[in-house]
Amino acid sequence: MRSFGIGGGLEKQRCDNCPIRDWALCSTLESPAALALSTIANFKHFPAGQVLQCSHTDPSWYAVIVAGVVKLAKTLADGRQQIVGLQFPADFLGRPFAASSAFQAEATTSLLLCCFPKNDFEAVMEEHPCLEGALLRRTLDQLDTARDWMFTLGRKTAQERLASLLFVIAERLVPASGSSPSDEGTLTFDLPLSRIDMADCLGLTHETVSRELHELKEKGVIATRGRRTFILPDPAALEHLAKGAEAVTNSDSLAGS
Amino acid sequence: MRSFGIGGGLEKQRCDNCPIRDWALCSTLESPAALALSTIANFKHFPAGQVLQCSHTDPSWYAVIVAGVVKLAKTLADGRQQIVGLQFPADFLGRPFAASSAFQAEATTSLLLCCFPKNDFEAVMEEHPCLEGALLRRTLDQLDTARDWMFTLGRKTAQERLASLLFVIAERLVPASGSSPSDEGTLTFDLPLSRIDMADCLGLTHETVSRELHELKEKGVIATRGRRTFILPDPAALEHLAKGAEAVTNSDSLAGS
DNA sequence: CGTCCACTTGATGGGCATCAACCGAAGTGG
DNA sequence: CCACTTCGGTTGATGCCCATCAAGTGGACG
Repeated sequence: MRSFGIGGGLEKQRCDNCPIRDWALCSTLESPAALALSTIANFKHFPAGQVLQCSHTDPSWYAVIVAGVVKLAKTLADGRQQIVGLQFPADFLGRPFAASSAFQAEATTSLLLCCFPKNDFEAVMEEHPCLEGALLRRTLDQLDTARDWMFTLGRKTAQERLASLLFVIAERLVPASGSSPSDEGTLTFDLPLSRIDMADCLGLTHETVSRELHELKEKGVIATRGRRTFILPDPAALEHLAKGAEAVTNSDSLAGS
Repeated sequence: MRSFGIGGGLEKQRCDNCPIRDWALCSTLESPAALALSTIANFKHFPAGQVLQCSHTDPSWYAVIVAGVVKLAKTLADGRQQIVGLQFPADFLGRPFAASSAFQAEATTSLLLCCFPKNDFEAVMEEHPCLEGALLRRTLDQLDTARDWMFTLGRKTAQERLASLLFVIAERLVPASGSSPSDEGTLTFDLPLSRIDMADCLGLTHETVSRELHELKEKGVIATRGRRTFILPDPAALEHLAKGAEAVTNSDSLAGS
């Protein structure tokens, strides 16, 4: 599906089949701009763990995520690391108007990107100002997301942070993959992060992540199958925990099973 | 200076005198767009502590800060609060493309804003797409700032956080007010925040802020005159502390003065 | 001069980091 | 097929950083 050749018509057809065409940047553009983008787009695959860009060597392209998850992280010389953003399918990758990004982007799962050569993309942007408008809307959303996360990092307990992370990821991942919403509100999804990644998202250690996951399981708000598959029997309860409500009163101390 | 009347020519003149005209949004616009903005602009004053907008009642205008500092904060029902952004002179205020902002904006000092009625501003934005481009650039910068701060909240110690905050504020405030850079690199500025505000920026308590400020004074990287005036004898040393370098070796234990 | 408020300083404890051991799954090589 | 290693993850023991509770200080202001 990604070796379709180079003809304009085929590009167009590729967009028609695109799984994210209704949510991505291009979906909100006027059609001439969308068409211009489609002619410069090409798909790229990356394996999990691949570094996409880093502070000093920027790639020569922008991209929209078609499938997979990307983490944006900042690392200090002494090894401290913080993940400052998670990018999901339909999200935009790249930092316009800057020679280089201050953060490192890395694939946390295997990845399919719809890439646009940097120069070509900027040419389209000059030609079609509506592209800047579309980017502005997405950037404002990202800013809101980042600021919400700042609250999580600054003021929530370890358990609330875990609940917040799981809830946010479930929200982004479940509608995309049609993961059986059959069971009366139960959500199931594959977490695109290792325990260490989770810790780096949350400003915690991986040991604490492990312990608090255990706690959440005993409270019954999450369950797991294997190391990556998470089941939320009652997403509302998880959200409640995430928003900072210590409401559990009695089911709290039946831990000794 | 703010009671100049309503004539178009006077508006223009007002812009000529504007102290931030070389840094604000309008400075990067093509001249017809800048002119269109100038005709809908009007100044407003606010006292320190005034709430400008909150989650459910948005103001009917956007604004550029002419003088003063604004904090953006998120508060939980149980009282936990986190400041998620500080806006300085020349920064833009408001959340385009959303019915309401998720955060509360409050003046931390007395404030002078250059306001644009919401509908008028959006009309100018449709007429002049370069305005969206200018907003995009600023929003991307804000996003970088927010993500840098996420690292501070997630991974730095209390002292490093304090150093980071003071350094960031000094960077923004010192070039604006021409505060004597006479003394060989020494920087002086008035902190636009109370101790509680500082704590809410940093995810700490005000007691910890107080103690760590004391520590920084003993280390000699800061000095204070009164409660709001801060002196940085060696900004580079402060930056060093902020970036996470525990380099102080001997001058650490001469506390008993 | 008394009250208030922002701030400071002190005493204590808890939440999470740190250090360490262990476990199980996935290679790797004989 | 089975030792051996590696790596992500879990569990346990201990300690420290910072929150919490509490009291004290000093400037502003009526």
